[in-house]
Amino acid sequence: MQEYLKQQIAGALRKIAPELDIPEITIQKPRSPEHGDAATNVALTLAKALKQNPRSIAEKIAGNIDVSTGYIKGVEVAGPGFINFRFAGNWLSDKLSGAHQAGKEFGRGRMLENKKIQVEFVSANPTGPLTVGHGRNAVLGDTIARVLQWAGADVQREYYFNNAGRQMRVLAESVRARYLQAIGQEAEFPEGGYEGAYITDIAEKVKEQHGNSLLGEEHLPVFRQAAEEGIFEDIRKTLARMNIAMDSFFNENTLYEDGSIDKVIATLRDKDLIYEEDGATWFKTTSFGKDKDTVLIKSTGEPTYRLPDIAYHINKLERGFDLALDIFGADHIATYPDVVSAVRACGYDSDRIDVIVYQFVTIVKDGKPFKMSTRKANFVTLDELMDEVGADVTRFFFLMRAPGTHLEFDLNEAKQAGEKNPVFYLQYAHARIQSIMKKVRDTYDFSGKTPDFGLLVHDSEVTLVKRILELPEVIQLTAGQREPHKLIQYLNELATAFHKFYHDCRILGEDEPLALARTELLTVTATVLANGLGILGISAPDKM
RNA sequence: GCGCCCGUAGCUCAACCGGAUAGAGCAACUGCCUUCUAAGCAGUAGGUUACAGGUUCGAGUCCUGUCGGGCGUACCA
Repeated sequence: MQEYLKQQIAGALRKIAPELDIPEITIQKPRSPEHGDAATNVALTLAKALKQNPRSIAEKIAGNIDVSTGYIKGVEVAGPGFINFRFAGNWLSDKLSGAHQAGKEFGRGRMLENKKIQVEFVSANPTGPLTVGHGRNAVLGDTIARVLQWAGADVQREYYFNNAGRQMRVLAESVRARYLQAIGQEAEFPEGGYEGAYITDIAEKVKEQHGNSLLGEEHLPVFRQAAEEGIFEDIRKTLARMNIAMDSFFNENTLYEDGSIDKVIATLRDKDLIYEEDGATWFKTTSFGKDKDTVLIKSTGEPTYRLPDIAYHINKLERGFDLALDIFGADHIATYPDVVSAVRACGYDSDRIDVIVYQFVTIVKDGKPFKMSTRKANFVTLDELMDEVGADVTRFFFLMRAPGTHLEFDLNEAKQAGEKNPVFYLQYAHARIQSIMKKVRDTYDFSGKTPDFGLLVHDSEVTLVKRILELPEVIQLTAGQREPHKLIQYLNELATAFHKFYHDCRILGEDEPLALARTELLTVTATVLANGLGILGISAPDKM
């Protein structure tokens, strides 16, 4: 429809001002329904070039729009020079039939067809259970992956982790200390060790398996491995509970084993971007506009996390992804430019890397900000949150707001917020429709009959139809901007349109043709709700 | 100090890369269930978009400065 309107306007412009280059014509959906179904501001943007007042340009364009095809019902000039279009009923019913026939596939797009996209998210090291702090990352990543799939992309979900490093050593030492305590030995708990109760649980398991046989310090790897396995098992369970399934787990260690870390250093050295100072190896980030150079290998010989990060992103590109998306918290924002510079310096197309930065969730407990620390066991886990409010509300909560805004989460109100969470508004609409469907099936026999959507002329019906038809566009928009809250907003509007319809129009008791048209209208509505909720990873219940 | 993000109704947040009268939910107030689920519908109230300038037909949105918050600015991840 947009294309059709653009052609019409371009045609009109050629008649009015043949010598003019046709500009980019933007069509937008007016905020207020009084302004029609679509509008353009071309007259305003052309006012200067044509040296005429926008209003009269608009009048001329409007006068040259062909309304005889039957898809456009009205063309008006309004305000300072907007041109508003109204769609005709037969256009709506044609499109609705299309949506009806598309069935469960309605809304799928081809924008990203044949694109291989990787979304990397969660990527928490296995040092403890996933907390509500990880929740926003996990849910955003998974939902963006889902919407990209709906836009036609071939998507892989990857979880990147590091099981070597200092963190893991401290973790192993913490487990060992608990183990020694459990078998009655004196053991000093390591400084800065992990204090959580889950450490003791892991130690208990090690004790069950190995008894008292792990006294010596040389057994530390056993504790490390037990911790990693136990914690990863929990993480996977938590993710599964949230409706998230990773396609692959990528161990940072791979990058050391296959030599890609060394290769990065060698390549950057060839480009004269590496130097040694104070026993450390530095990357000349100043030549990319930073005010300081960056250490890649510490004087201890241990690389900083930035180095494997670079190698990892090169690895992604070598695996052939058209796009590698990272989901990052605000704390990682500073490293991203370094990675991009290095990847580009190594001769790769860094445009294929993109990052989504979300702002931190501020946890509020008892009216005060609550600082979480995995080490100090000061945290609220996602499992605890889901115990309280369930997986649907948990997902919805993290998706409701734009990733770029700070999000405040009041734990004391979490449950209460759960009970009146707007997610129920959407789910209720779906359940309500299913309930009607059941009654309709008991009352009418529509088998083999085709609905005549032209019968849907009530205001509430027309509004609902228009909403339904927006789904494909909203999915494209959400996928393009990677902002799931736009889909939520749309589903809210759709649900509102449905509830209004429910209030104004009935099915039971109506003549069969109208009842049939309305029933099938609701079939499509339910499909849109289910598809939308599906993209959000939230259930669409038949009963509530 | 410097860099990035943010500041919109009492609260939590929208506003489709500059468009028309800045919108929802929660909280408050008023109506609507003998009829397909009242987890709903209809209505009232709530705003100098932190502040001050600038750019233009037009600014919550863009540029400059100020104030306030978050995160970076580590040979931590």
